[in-house]
Amino acid sequence: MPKSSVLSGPPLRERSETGTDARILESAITLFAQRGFSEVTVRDIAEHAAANPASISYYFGAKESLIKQAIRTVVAPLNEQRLAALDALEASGAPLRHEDVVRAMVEPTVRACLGGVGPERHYARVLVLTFALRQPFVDEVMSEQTDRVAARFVDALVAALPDFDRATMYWRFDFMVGALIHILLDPSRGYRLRRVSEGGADTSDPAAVIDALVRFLSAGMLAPPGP
Amino acid sequence: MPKSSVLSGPPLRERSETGTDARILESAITLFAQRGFSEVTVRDIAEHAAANPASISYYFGAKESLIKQAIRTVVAPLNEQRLAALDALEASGAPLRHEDVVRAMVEPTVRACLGGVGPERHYARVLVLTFALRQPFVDEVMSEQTDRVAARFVDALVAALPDFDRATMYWRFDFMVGALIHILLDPSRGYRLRRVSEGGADTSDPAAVIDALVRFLSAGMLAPPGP
DNA sequence: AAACGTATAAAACAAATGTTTGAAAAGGGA
DNA sequence: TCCCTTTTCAAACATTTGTTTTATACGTTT
Repeated sequence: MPKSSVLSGPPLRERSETGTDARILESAITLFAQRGFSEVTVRDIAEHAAANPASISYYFGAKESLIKQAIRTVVAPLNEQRLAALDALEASGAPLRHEDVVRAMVEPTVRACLGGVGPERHYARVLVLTFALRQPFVDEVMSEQTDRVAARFVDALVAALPDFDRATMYWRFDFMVGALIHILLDPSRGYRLRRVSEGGADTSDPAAVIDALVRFLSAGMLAPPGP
Repeated sequence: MPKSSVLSGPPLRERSETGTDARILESAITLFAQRGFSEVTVRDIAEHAAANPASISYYFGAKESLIKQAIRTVVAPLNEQRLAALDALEASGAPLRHEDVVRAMVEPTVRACLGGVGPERHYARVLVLTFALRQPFVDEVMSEQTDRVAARFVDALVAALPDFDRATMYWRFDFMVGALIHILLDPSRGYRLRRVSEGGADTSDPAAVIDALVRFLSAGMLAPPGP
């Protein structure tokens, strides 16, 4: 029987880095990102992790908290990287340029999702799943992980473009997130885009994706505000 | 037993506009959009439609084909509206302006999702679900419904901005779709955006959303292309 | 070696799921 | 009215689901 039966805290046991629990979490993330939360069964995860189904309850409790933990594990490192990039910009002392703020958001995400190795490589799909599902318990985790990052980036955008009001920049930050996630969504690396464009565009080169995104979004940020 | 057992064609029976089958389809769309495909059971749908669970198999066959039909019913009318808007632009004889092309994409979508009454009001959520899940049978429907629309819009963008190459415009079209869908995703009408922005921005006014989107995206379309 | 907290395993559990069955009701011409 | 098709419904079906149980092995400490 699990040791600590804390009221809501996730870890029923301390989590290791190489043990069965780590294998379960990694398998869960991979499968969730591939097929969705409800579509993947605990038996699927157990099999993929070469573990017993019971060990999932043993380490993570209910499936819901495994999902929450999976989301945290995917989202947290990317948010760290983005905030670090923003910190670096602000620490330089030079005045903020809006295209650098955009890049601080875009670059870690694209690099992680295209060719990354950690759990954050599944960021785009996991994020879209949480947005699409919007079950309360998922919303909770999302907000806990992402709200402060959004606020910090909007602050930075407003600082870089003082002529625009904060509300406008909130809109545009969300436009940026939408474009960014959507382009990274495709599991087969631009399959849809490539098929539709008959080979004209593909998303296999991270640098090209970053460049295209930053150009487009930076120009959008500069659009004249409404009346 | 159902009349026609066609090999793959969706309608096992002719579909009516007011009968039990119509009620089932509408309930299915509403519930799917709210909670996701796998999260909604056929019993949920039957109860919401005041019908018998068996009538779902009777009219639609397996749950999978009900899902496919739901997607079609939501996506098709919006694509019609967008193509009609594009037709109107081109029929006017005047040279295409890229911001009008953007508007032809954005305006019907926002109006449908914010205050629309038909099945297409669930467009954003259903589309994100299909993108997020990417099960083969869902992919099929999506591609059947959306590929030609994407191609037409990219054509129009290239016609409006001949200095940019087609590949670039494919990228940017996808950025547009991402931003558009993402901003419309929130079920409680900008709840997340409003909470995060402390009241500064909300998505309750369709005209304001359209304006903000068109400005941002049109400016993005004009961004200088890469080297 | 003995004992103890930890980890794994197979099996069992109850609940929920998509789908089918078979019979009853409703409808609509002849 | 009779006959035939179409629709509805309650019940049953076989799986699959998340989770728990119970027992056995493991590893460390005494």
